[in-house]
Amino acid sequence: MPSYTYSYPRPSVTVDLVVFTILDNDLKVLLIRRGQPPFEGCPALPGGFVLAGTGGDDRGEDLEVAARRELAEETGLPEGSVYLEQLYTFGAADRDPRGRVITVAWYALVRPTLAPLVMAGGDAAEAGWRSLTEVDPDSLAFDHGRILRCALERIRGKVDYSDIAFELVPETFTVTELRSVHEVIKGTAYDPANFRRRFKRMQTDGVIEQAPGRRTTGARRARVYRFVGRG
Amino acid sequence: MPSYTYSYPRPSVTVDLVVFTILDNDLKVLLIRRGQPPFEGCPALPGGFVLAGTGGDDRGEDLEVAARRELAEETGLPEGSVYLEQLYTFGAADRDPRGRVITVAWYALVRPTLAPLVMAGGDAAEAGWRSLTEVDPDSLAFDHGRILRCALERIRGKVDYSDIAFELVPETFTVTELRSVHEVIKGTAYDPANFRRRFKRMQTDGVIEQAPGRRTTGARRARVYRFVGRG
DNA sequence: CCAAAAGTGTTAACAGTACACCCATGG
DNA sequence: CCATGGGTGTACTGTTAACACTTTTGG
Repeated sequence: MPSYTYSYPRPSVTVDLVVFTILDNDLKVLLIRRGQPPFEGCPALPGGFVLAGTGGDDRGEDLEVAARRELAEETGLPEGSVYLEQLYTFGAADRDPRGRVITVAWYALVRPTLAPLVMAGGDAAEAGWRSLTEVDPDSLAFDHGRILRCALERIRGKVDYSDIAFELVPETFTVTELRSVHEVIKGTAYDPANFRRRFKRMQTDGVIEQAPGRRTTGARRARVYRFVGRG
Repeated sequence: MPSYTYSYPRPSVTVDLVVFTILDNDLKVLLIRRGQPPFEGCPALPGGFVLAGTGGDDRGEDLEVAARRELAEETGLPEGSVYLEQLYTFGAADRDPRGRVITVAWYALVRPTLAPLVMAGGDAAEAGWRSLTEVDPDSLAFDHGRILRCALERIRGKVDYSDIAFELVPETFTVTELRSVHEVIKGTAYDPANFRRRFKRMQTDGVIEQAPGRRTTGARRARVYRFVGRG
């Protein structure tokens, strides 16, 4: 067993992931079930240690690389197919009973088309995609409940002024599908007519473009669109 | 010299501070001058190591406590008199030539009434309050230029929809003083009449209340106000 | 046919913008 | 008295919100 010695104490650093998707008009988060103590058997956020490198030339991995590695390990989804953003760093001295652990939390958004490909890890009752209407944040291990609440706050705030909603629809989508994403995240109903107008503005601004074909989500076949981005 | 041994390598964790104030209608940032290599003599952001604790019962200090401690050490200002918020965590593997160091960056806002009390550390040419019009971010040590840019982006974005501008005026202030803060941060001029209307709305919403007395900033004595907060 | 979603139109309220204008005061 | 900032009014514009309405299609 190798060992690493320093002249000052150092904390462990981990990354934790709040992975969201939308299935059945419902916001879901990816949870695992802890196999070891502490909090054995508890639901928790996926995460792991940041590789720090053995010293000298080996510096380990960038923080974002660590987050992407964990994301790939936990979801099995291909690199680059998932939106990832840093959330906040949690560093209360007593947040982990095992010792001093500082965690850099990230949130990720998985398209509903990819979500079913995520293999549920072990116990399906507590691991895998869990509806946020059922999950009690306070039942999560460590301070993961707080992290989850922080992530919810973030996406609820950002959905209005950023493009994150486009990360939670298929590559092509209808106006109603995009509206549904906004409604699920914000928890409020939007006027279809007014939402359509906002949508049209994005289209004239070149943020969205019409895609070939139509799709039947409700009663009538709707036009489908594609997100092309800003700038 | 004590030593601390772990079975896996661990990074050092630091906190870095981007401390802003406004003096002479100019946004300023607090810089220090590095006394040791690497980047000896370079301007840099104030910061320091997070105390991790020796293990067992001693877990060290909370991350936010570390940031507040550094803030107090670098500014000499009393606890609680300065606004502090976590910014972002920077963890590129090669960001520090000495080894693996992950830094949690914070930004702080110091009222102009307190700013002169901050003792300039050593060389006044590069340490102390430095105007952002003069500072070249790329001249800073480590990745501090990137951190500074990130902090600027944050406050420019937040000043519109949050209450951070009130942290950069004296306890009581005139409409023009508050407008000036917005102008300095955003780098654009605001119409005094229109700003006043926004201001009045805040007053009727109870966010602001009139304070006793008047003050002469320009030609005419202006009413002074106090921020009382929301909710 | 009918329920339900797709899609259009209309209106009032409101906040942002631009700009003209009077008031008070220190120099 | 006059330059300067304090302070008010107004007209225009674009966005949001509420809601009535027509069109299409699956069952």
